[in-house]
Amino acid sequence: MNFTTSEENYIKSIYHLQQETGMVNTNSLATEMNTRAASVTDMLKKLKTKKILQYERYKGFKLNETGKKVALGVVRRHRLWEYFLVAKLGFEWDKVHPIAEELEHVSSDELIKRLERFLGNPSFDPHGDPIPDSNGKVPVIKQLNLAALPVNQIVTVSSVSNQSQQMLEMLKHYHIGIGTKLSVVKRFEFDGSLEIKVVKKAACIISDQVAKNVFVHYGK
Amino acid sequence: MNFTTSEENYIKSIYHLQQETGMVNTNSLATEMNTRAASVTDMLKKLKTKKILQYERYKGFKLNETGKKVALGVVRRHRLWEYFLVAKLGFEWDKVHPIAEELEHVSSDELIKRLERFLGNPSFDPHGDPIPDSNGKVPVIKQLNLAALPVNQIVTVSSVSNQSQQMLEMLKHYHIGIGTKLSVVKRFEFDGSLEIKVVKKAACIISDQVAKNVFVHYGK
DNA sequence: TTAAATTTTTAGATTTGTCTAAATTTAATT
DNA sequence: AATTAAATTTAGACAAATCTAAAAATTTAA
Repeated sequence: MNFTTSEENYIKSIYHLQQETGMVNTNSLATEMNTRAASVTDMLKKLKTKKILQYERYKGFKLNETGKKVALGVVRRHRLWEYFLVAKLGFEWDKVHPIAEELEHVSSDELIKRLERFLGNPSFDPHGDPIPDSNGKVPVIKQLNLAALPVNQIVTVSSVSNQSQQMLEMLKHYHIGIGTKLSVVKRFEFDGSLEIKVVKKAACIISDQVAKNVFVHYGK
Repeated sequence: MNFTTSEENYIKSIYHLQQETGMVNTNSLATEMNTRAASVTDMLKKLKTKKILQYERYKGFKLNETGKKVALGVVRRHRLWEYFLVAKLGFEWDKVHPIAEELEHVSSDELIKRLERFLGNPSFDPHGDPIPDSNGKVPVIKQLNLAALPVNQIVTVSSVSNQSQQMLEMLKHYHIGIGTKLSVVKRFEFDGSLEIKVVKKAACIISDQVAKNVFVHYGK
């Protein structure tokens, strides 16, 4: 089955939303895609006739297995191109998204197969998001302890253990919470403290004790 | 000014046709683009209002200077991507055209600037066609048409007009590609066909039609 | 130099994707 | 439970790009 660029964009957005919430509703998709609820409804009908969507009027919707495969194909292309743009063309990691949004719709399977090999079969894109393989298998995201994280890798905070109120307050003060993206800028070996850069926020320094209680993973 | 994918395709085709004939007419463009004359007329009106086309009803048309600049931008992107596909991804030179047709419409200037540098600023694509620079300047080399080449002179194939996939496959079968050294052994005057000797390969016979699409130069 | 053939344009329809405004359904609140 | 609010869908319109069929302009040729 073939899909238009517009269809692919809807499919991809539905996929991302249903990863978080299970079921997706019209308004959140409209917001996500910067379009109108009426346009979403129109497209939902179309995707339902194409049999890639579970959808009942007024009840919400989600991709079926076929739909997820299609979404993963788009995500795969997007992330491979992002990797290419950063690793081969020297783009900054925060500049590549809009270009990959265009490249992801170029439809040759052979192209993507060869691109992947050319890049050395990477598993994660420059944002740390996993790159699905050609069968739609997504690399498992391993949790790492922040205290053991290599420097300059952007990761997402996935859990915080040993939850003392004071530590949580401190983390909050530094804008670190579940879902926060950050990287270790520098490790001070003499006491294990870390200089942390939270994405879009100021840098800060946290102690080894604190770092040991923060778990992170690559990807969203 | 921005152009849709469809507009870019028309502009590119008009450019190629007017390179040969000066003025372009509706039917030949319709044939070239595998569409209908009525559709061409519709687009011509649109391109005229965008002020990139000299066009008078029933009188033929051609791109003005602005239009040529736009066309050269599309050609530049197409040929850089073709070079990428062959040089970096290992595609065969006769397989890259349809993929480059899609990639050429990705619109980031920064992308093309970086791609060009990554490829080492090539001057010719895998078909031997010149790659315009970012100012629209096209490299030139002295070329002869194989159909007009004197016999027994060893020359190098410099470009092949990529009219049809079948012709490219035929040339590949005879080991004729960009950079191939060959000579004309005999010209059959009654139909213009040529006996060709490819250096270190077997001799073969090609038709006048094919020969007209092959260009060569002396030296190197 | 008319008539026929060809080329080109117009008129009107279709598809895709979008929108606004109004109607409908569901959810929330008094 | 009734009313209000919010979410969703329908109805109808529009722009882009295409098409067919018919009309108009141009070219060719009898």
